[in-house]
Amino acid sequence: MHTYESLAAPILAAFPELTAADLVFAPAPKVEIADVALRTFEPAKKLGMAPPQLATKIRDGVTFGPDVTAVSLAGPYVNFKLDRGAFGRGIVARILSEHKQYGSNRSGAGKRALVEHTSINPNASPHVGRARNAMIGDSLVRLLRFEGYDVETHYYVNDIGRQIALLVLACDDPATLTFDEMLDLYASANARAEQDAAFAEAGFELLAKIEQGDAEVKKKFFAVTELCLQGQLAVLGRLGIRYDRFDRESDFVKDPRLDKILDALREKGALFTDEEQRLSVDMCQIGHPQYPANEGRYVALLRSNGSSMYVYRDVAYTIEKMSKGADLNLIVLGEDHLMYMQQIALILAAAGMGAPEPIYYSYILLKEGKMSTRQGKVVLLSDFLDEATARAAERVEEQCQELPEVERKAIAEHVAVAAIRFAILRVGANKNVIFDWDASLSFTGDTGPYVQYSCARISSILRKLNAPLPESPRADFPVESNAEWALLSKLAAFPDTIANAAAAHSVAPVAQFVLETARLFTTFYHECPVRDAPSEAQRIARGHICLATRITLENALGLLGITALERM
RNA sequence: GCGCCCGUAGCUCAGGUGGAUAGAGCAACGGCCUUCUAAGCCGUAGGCCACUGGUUCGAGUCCAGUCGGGCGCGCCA
Repeated sequence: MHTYESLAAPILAAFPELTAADLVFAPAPKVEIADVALRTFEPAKKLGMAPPQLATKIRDGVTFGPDVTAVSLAGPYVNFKLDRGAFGRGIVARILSEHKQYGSNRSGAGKRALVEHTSINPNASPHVGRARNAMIGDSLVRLLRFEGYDVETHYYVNDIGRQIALLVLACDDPATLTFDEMLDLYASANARAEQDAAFAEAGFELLAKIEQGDAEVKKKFFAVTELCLQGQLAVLGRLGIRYDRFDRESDFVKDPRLDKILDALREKGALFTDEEQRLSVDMCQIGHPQYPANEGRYVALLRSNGSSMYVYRDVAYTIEKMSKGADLNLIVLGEDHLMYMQQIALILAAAGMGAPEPIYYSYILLKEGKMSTRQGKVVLLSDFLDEATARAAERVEEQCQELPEVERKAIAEHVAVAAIRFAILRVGANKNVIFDWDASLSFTGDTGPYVQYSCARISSILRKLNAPLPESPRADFPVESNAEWALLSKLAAFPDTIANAAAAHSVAPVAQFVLETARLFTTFYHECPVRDAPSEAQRIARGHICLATRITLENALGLLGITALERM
């Protein structure tokens, strides 16, 4: 049952052409103007009349129930004054009963989704730039699961490139190394390959061997990449990020399903052998726009010695993912992969196959400019988390002295995670983010820790209530201040926010919602005492508002991968 | 050179498929803790929404161009 059902029903009865989806109820720009407002742009368009005309007809021609106390117009908007107690009670009742499900529209019920994200090269420790992929992907997975999708998360392990071959050459026994030592080893091996042609050539020989199925070599590659992978997962795990499947690139060097692709390309005259005897695709034969500079026109699939190029393996892997038949197939990619993914999609389309829907994100920049591993200008995720946890721990030491040490440590870590996840996720994916270390560590203002702080305050209030709250709101539910109503109507808008986020495949609106809700709660907190409310009915109603806010924030933060703390 | 993305307060960002007086935070200035956690709240100040032209009753939002930033453009993955 929709929150504003009793407003929508009489309108729908008067205009049978409309459906509930056409009617968008939202808070007015200021609470003083109206308790809730209806936009008439969408329904007016459907009815073929001017928005203000429809608004007038709704005001004059529709009879509303007793819980609507006034209907007025502001051009294309219909403004309603409501019996706030009745609506507030309905909002709270719904939140308490739906609880962990509140906000979900179940748009994915009965559907399966496959999401690939992160998939970073093994020879690097995750920095905040790469982690943007992981955070966006992980939050998307959480959002889809919340909407009812059965989601499988995949991580593509790049275990067969030239860089891995060099690492294998340089590393005698991976079992004796840590992840960090392995990274140092990679740096030196890479440098050597640039000077030492024989060393580089040995790397390619190793690659050829693993493609021929040399068991011994494959074992070595596996050992090296597995150690790296575990090192990466340890860091990502601190952010609460997990995966269901790890798909290894080396399993896709020879895939019989690719024959069908090659046949289709050949048939379209797109396949040719280039001047260096590589099997290549002329993308312009299969729908790639012909740019003046032949941009991205030619793609090599196989080297002259028959060994596979990355495109070849990626096409095979994509076929594998698509063959799982998920209703929704997503891949999170940096903007640098845009054209590459288009090429993969075109190659597959030539054989009548589909490709995943890409979610692109832009790079994170530093104030000093781009991140650069070579110049050491990177912010490693582990370094940030260590520093942020230490900062947070100082505050927790002061404010939670009654808690045991382990618990305080856990709180500090949760705060650190909230800081970085919120800072990244609240920005639209297609915008460059300027990472500012100081701002990210400040924990004040529009931050994850601020929202967590609101949650801790709510929990504190609920702990200190003299008597337990009834399971559902009482009939007598006074809502006397604008602060209370503004908060309630925000809570009521949560399912719409989730619907928008799910449709847009972006969790950024959820981050925005969480901030606005926390701010409205804080205003309420300062203006409306709960424990010492003027009346028993108000004490209970406000207690229920707190509880409903807590549930909503907890659900929303959960989608961002942030823990709603009890204390901090 | 060509393609994609971005340009909103000094700084970092919000601004449903065009619509109510463009909103937050940080930094600055002035207030508020014997009162449910001051990681907070209230107030002041700060905007030719990059620029130019167009479409529209109406443009931060759509179109074209200019300028500025990011990314990409066959033997790395």
